[in-house]
Amino acid sequence: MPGEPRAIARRPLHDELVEHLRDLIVQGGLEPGSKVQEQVLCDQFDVSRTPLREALRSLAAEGLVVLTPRRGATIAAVTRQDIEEAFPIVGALEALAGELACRNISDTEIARAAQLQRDLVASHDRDDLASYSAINAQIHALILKAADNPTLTQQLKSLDGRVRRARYLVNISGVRWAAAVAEHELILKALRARDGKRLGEILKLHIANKLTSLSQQLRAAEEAAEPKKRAAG
Amino acid sequence: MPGEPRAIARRPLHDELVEHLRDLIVQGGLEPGSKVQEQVLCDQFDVSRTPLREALRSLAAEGLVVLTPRRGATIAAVTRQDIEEAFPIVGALEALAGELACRNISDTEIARAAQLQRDLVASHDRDDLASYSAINAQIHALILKAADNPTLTQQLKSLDGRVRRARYLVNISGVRWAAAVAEHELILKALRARDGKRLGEILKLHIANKLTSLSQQLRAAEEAAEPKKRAAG
DNA sequence: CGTATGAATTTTGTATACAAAATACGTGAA
DNA sequence: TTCACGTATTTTGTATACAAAATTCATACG
Repeated sequence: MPGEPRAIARRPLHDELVEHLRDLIVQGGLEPGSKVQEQVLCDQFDVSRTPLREALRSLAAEGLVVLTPRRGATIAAVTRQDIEEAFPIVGALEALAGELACRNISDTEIARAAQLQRDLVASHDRDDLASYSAINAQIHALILKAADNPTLTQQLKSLDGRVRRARYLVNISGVRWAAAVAEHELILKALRARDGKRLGEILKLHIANKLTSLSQQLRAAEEAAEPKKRAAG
Repeated sequence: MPGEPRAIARRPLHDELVEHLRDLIVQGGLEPGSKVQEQVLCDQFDVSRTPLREALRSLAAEGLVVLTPRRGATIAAVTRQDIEEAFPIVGALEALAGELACRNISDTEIARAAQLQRDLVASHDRDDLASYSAINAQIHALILKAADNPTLTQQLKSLDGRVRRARYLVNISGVRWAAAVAEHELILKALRARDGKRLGEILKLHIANKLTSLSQQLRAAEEAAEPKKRAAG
């Protein structure tokens, strides 16, 4: 009896669809706020409506799609308000992850975090944003893994899409980037000290700062795009 | 043009199914860990597999059902581990709700909270657990509403089912109940002072304490049920 | 007696078909 | 023109049908 013989069989269509569609939505391939007709997506992916509808239900649970009865699906908008709602939640959950991580994390994992921190600084120094983002994600993943709470992991994953969408709207500013690197030094320090409370606070602040920067840029972009109710008369 | 003319039309079957099944699962009508055959539920609710499968997908997103490809659906188990994972998350989110609520809450809402607190004490005094639970839920709902963050509300709602399932496993202990009432006094006090940080801390502790009590009872129940690996030789 | 093999059955995954609701469109009246 | 109304078309909701995988069961072999 081979306990877990999975990962061999091909995955169902609806699961593949979830991933494809998620990527599409996160990367802006589907216009936020736009209505999506089931048949259109069916033609595009060459599947029938049954698995597609199941996929849409999953994405709706993640908040990437909004399902209105008898009126179909729309791609969730990425308004400043949405982002300002989501980030504090992510902050609270990452803070919790930090607290829990300090209880369990091994010396090996801390060493790994230190290495990632060095890589992070290097990426910043050579202005390599793609590499920076990847390493940044790895550090947060490492903390989340050390927290050893699958429910928390799942919860953060379901928010991840919404957060990542925000990234595709504006690019990180130079000052914010530098500040983020500095904050990551504090994160590593708290992790080394296994100071859960402190790590939690820093992570919460780290994400709050990220939001502040993002929010400013979004507000600026909004006003640049539509100064309609301003000095028009 | 009536802006929002909805709520008149009958809801789709899959939505109704989600609610029915959620209630069933939360209240233990479906054995945790048991396999559920689609056809069985279809016969029971007299619907076809299409809407049922969509409902199962929604419930899977809430963590009440586990979907394994090509192997069907099982009712999520309610292990002590699951509960110990979920409660800290709820604690972190309720703490955030408390912080946010203090920024916005009106005098009227605080007065309402004070009234609910009086009702809560009264329920406890006359040993009316059902009433107590209802009022307790109202207080937390009031805070959540004052937090004015729909995304947070949605997130907590999706965790609510898992938390409520735990309630059906064991009954609150007398000492814990008294302590909970006392903690609620502190919650009201922080709310009155609009001290977000403090309210957040209290709520987090409040839920952590709830978990401690629950966890103890569950551990006791486990050992009573199966003392298999203990003094057997 | 236990184990392995393979057919029969069950169960899931997907496609298609049909009904009902929503939307789009066109016509006519004020 | 603009609004109202009725019809045609599109789109969603649900049921059913069929294919593929998993499970069950019987049988043969060691």
